[in-house]
Amino acid sequence: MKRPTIADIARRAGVSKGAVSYALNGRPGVSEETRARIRAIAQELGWRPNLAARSLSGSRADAIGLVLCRPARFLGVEPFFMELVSGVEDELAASSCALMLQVVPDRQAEIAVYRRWWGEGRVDGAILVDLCAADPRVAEVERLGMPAVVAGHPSGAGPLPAVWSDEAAVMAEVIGYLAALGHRRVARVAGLPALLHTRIRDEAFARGCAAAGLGGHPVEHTDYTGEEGARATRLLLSARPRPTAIVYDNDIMAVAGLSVAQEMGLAVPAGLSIVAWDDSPLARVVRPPLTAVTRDVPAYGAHAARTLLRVIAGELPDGAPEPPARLLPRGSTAPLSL
Amino acid sequence: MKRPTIADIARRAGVSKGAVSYALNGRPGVSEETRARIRAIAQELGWRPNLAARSLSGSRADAIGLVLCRPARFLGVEPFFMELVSGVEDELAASSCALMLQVVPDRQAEIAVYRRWWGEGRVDGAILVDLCAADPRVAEVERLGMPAVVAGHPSGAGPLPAVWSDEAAVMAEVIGYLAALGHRRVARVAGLPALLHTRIRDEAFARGCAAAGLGGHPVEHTDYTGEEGARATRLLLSARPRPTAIVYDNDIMAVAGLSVAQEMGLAVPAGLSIVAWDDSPLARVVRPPLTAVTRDVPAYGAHAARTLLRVIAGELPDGAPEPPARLLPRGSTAPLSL
DNA sequence: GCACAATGCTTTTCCGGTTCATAAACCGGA
DNA sequence: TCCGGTTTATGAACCGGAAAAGCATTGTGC
Repeated sequence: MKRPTIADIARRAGVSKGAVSYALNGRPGVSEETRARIRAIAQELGWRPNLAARSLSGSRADAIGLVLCRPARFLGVEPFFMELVSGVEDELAASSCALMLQVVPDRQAEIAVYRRWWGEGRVDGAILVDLCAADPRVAEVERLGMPAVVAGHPSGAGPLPAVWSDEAAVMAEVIGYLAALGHRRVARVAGLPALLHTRIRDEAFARGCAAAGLGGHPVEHTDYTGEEGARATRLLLSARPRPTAIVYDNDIMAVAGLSVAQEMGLAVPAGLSIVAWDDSPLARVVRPPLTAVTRDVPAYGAHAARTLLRVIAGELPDGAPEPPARLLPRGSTAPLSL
Repeated sequence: MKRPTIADIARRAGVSKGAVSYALNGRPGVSEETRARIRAIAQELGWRPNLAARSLSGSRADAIGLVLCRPARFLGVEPFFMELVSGVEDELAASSCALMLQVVPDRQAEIAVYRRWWGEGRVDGAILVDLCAADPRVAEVERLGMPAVVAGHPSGAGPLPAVWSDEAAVMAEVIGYLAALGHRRVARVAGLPALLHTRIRDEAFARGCAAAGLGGHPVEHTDYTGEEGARATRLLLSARPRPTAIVYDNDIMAVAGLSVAQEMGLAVPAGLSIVAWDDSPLARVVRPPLTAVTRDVPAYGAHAARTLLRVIAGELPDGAPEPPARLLPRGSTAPLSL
């Protein structure tokens, strides 16, 4: 019932606690013979290092933190976070490091969580997501001295290492593709304007449209919900001249937009082309299936975790670039037919 | 930079470590005056109890575990887990207990995680989800002596307390509703047959159809993906006589089914009624919006967490019943028109 | 006025590992 | 045989907090 400790092992093996510690951690100080004997006994007793004791002396918590700062009802909708989390864990599993997850309503609460986690020694570092402009979290983790990496564009990461994929390039690809199909008026339904990556996409969108010689390129900002996506779509489609293609910042809004278009008597893709940012099973099951920008989100999470582990270990981040997102044409985009 | 310890506080306050410990934990043994002084100093220094040290003596980890055992690509799709997690955390926040999350590919890995977590003293207990028949996890946590609660039907929970909502009742309500609309042939697209709650719904479905005097009530099992939902729908709609209503075990399959029906020239709801189990933003944005069975998933998670905390504290589970799921009629169900 | 209890704080021990200083044993070479 | 150096092992300190035991001081009852 009671968990065995190294003292138990030491007694059984007839050696000291210290020897057991050396043996089980693969450090020099014991003979190979003794090491093997101690290992066997530990195995037999089913010994596991007590995390608390280990952190207490070693000051490693063997866990990293991830705080998601969005109301529950937004979180559930997007596969993004779950995929990110599962990628993070794939990476952590190898180093038997655990993941502490917390969902909070606002940025202030998130900072409080970091303070608590770090103060309590519960985590060795954290992954920051959903950066916004002049994000107070960056300064705070810096102040705390807590290792952290940003999953997002480096421009807001300050001194922190960032893991990110170049969205501007894909945005240009998307716009180029739509322009090649003959679309001259492309609109965008964007996410929360406070988020840095929304701004970056906004900018890339404007730049891409200009580069492709497209005229008006209206942008509507939303909170990522289907309701707002529908509202934005209605607004965009009511304008004259109305856009012939819309790029959505997530899949749920793209689906909502699809419904609104059909409601308004616009066939997709004949009357309106739709592109969803971030692919998901959802994009595949609606009719027509949605053309989407896809990226390997689990790999993204894994990369962020790997980088954080390096930072915690005092090494330099590998600086490897993220595999770029790709445009995946499906049935919701077609040449402009007028 | 360095985190303050109770020794630092003791030095500043001119008292012993023991007194500080008593003062900060609200236990008798120090005067109110001294307690206030110590508290003020702790506050000023920004002291937080070191979790490792605390667990080492108190043997509480102040964390609970949740293992999700589904491939990442299934997980991301369903809002269920994220909502569950956010509910769990709402409850945990109050007791400053943390959540350890792990996503694993299979049940064997899940058991290994429990062994590790418990052996390392990383968690005080766990919430078990997605129970299947004769689930090995129940026996394992029992063997380990790790506190646990089952989020699911008590029939598979063995000696463990279970938090669950009575799905049979809602299933009867759904079937009664469809029968009242004139449907005589209702089909069901179910989830993984190995999962206990799938079996329970299967049974409730059969019983409900029998009670309502409905004839054939075919059931197709799937893996919850849209692709399988589409396949099952095609299969069901190709049979003769074909069902006039289908109940889906999740929202993504319901949407896929909706697309398939429309593809096959069946208007929804005129030619086919659709009910989705578990509501989500997704169900609201498609056209027609889906009639759904809705339940308060965050509340469910919160209840599970609350129960686990009670078990850990050595108290009895409160045994409060879960608020029942409700049928939420929307546009995807209509009277049978022939 | 004395036994006894409550109060308020200190000292000590403990939790389960890690790590350092130290020492014994061993080794080859002079 | 003695010596410097390496290998192998030991004992004890330590990490930060919890809690039991110890010890004055003050208060209470009779």
